[in-house]
Amino acid sequence: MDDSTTGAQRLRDLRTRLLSQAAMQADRRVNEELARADARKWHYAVLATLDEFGAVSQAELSDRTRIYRSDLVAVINELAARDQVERAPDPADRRRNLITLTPQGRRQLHKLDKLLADVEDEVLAPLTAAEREQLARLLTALVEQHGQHM
Amino acid sequence: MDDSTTGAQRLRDLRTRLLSQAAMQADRRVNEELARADARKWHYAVLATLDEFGAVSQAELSDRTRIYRSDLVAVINELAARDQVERAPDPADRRRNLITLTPQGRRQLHKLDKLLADVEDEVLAPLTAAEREQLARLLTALVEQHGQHM
DNA sequence: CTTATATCAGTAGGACTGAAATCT
DNA sequence: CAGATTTCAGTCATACTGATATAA
Repeated sequence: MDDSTTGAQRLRDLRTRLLSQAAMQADRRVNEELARADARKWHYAVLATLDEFGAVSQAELSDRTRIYRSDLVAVINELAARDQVERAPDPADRRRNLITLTPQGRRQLHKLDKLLADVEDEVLAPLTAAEREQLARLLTALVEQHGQHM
Repeated sequence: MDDSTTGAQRLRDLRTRLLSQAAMQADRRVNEELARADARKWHYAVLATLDEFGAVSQAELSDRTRIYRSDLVAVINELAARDQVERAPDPADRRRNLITLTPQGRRQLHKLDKLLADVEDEVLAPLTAAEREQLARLLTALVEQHGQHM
């Protein structure tokens, strides 16, 4: 009885779908631009984390970037192949690899910083500065709900 | 010089990343619950669209749900195998298949409606009602930017 | 002949699981 | 011995790109 009036738009009104669609569109643009710089999202995540925390193990990188440890292996391989990071055994604990940022990695990071700022600006174009702040606030509340410790 | 103070948190402050992470967490919960009802996201999208627009071709379904036409084939196969939709050639245009909702499909749709409302409530738990409205508003603005015509 | 529709084959990145080897 | 770290093998759903057969 109420379905024909209130239920008609359930698909486009589904908030979880709205979230997914917005994220997918943003990701698509981000990935396109990163590809032009020979990079992927995970590359940036690793480079930025190394710049912030210095040389760390892959396990810690995994925790901070939320990349699965098994998938991190390939990402580090790719970054090492591009001379953007170095992978060396940790003398203090020989189970670990210490990953360090190279000068070339830092240059790439700065390049990607700029690139991503531009994409973000393009993606958030429909929103005012205040709305962007608000969006970040709301999304942070959602993300932190799930025991994130980034 | 300013990097150590302002640049340190670029990863977690990246809005496009916030968006992705929030969406991924929400999707994970949604998919978990849908799996328990022997369904996937695309199943719901198709069922809800059929309920709203009646019998339509796969091409139109693709436009409305944003599922690629090539991927829609498998989705319709799955729904048909569950007797939730029927696929029949359109007598008016024999290139087309008309997809129609079965009574069983409508029952499943109502079940998923309820299920998704619960998940949405759980995912958005950290937000007040007003904040949820605000979030939906902001996300809609982002999604509509890309020439969506849902 | 051109266009639209449905279908199939295949690619790529990403999320996620499980297990093995090595070291603490 | 248990526990942590890295790595490998492999699964699964999804996004996306052709190509093909058929019908308008």
